[in-house]
Amino acid sequence: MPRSHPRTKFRSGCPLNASVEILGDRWSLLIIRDMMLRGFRSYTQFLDSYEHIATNILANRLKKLEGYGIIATQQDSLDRRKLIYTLTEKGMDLAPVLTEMVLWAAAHEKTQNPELIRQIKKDKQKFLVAVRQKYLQNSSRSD
Amino acid sequence: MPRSHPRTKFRSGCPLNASVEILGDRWSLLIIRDMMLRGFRSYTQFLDSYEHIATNILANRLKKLEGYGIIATQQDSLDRRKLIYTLTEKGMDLAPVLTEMVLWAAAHEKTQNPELIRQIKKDKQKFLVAVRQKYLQNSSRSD
DNA sequence: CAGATCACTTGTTAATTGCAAGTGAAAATA
DNA sequence: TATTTTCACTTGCAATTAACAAGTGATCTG
Repeated sequence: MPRSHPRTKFRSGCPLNASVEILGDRWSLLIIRDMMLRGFRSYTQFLDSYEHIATNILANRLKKLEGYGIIATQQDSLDRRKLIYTLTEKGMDLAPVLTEMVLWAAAHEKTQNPELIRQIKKDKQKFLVAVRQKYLQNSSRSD
Repeated sequence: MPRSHPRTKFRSGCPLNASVEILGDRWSLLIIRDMMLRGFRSYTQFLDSYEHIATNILANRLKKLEGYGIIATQQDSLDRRKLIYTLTEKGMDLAPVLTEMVLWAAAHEKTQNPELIRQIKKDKQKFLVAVRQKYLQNSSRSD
């Protein structure tokens, strides 16, 4: 059952402002990264991520992201305690945003994961297609 | 005189996380938008922007952005009360990030400024080049 | 010289974040 | 079957951050 959409009106009609209001915090994009690039699909996986999000913040962000239609939630058919979080099409469409943010930070800050950077720089469009394909593959598995 | 760089270590080495830690709030990218796309260069201009940032938050964000080398500050030669804020090369390199965020929101949320969207969609690379050129022109003016 | 403008600060209150601990349902284990 | 563990959270609380209103000092304008 989908949770309610937190659609209070945006501060302005500017599309950048909409993105900022939806994604502009210190956690949302990292959750999306973990889903998109690392294949994470469960609450406990998100908790174990690099940056150590607090449990209440995670729960809050998952609700927000679902409210905005960026992720979807379903029950695990084999384990009824588990919820499976997946990216919607709207969520997958954030791939270019994440990619540009990765490139910017890699160019201007000391960061890790040079292999990822190399791959993106080599052929950005190919990278984006590959990310999408890989995600669709993993989404259709049943582990 | 440049202000101190707020370089506490990032939560992780992930380049996306670096971007999120630097830009992941509800105001920083809007200030950058106003500089990059609307040619804003002063404190009072930022205050008059669409989303109505509070004065203390604005001062804080300007310091942060300068600390990260995204903007630079100089005195107005004609009016010694005035400070002129400009984007550095690092700041201008955020153009692709802003652009993708604009495209995403325009595709998935109700937003305004269809002319901007049209222009970006028509030729993204051309748009990015034009933004940079226009900014450099405006930066060299003396009004 | 009076008043306006500029880039801020300084309170104060409200909201958000982060941490630790706890909860109930379901599954795994003994 | 009883106990323990796992899962996805919730609750309580302290600390940080944001938002609002008002004020400040330097500078400029009339």
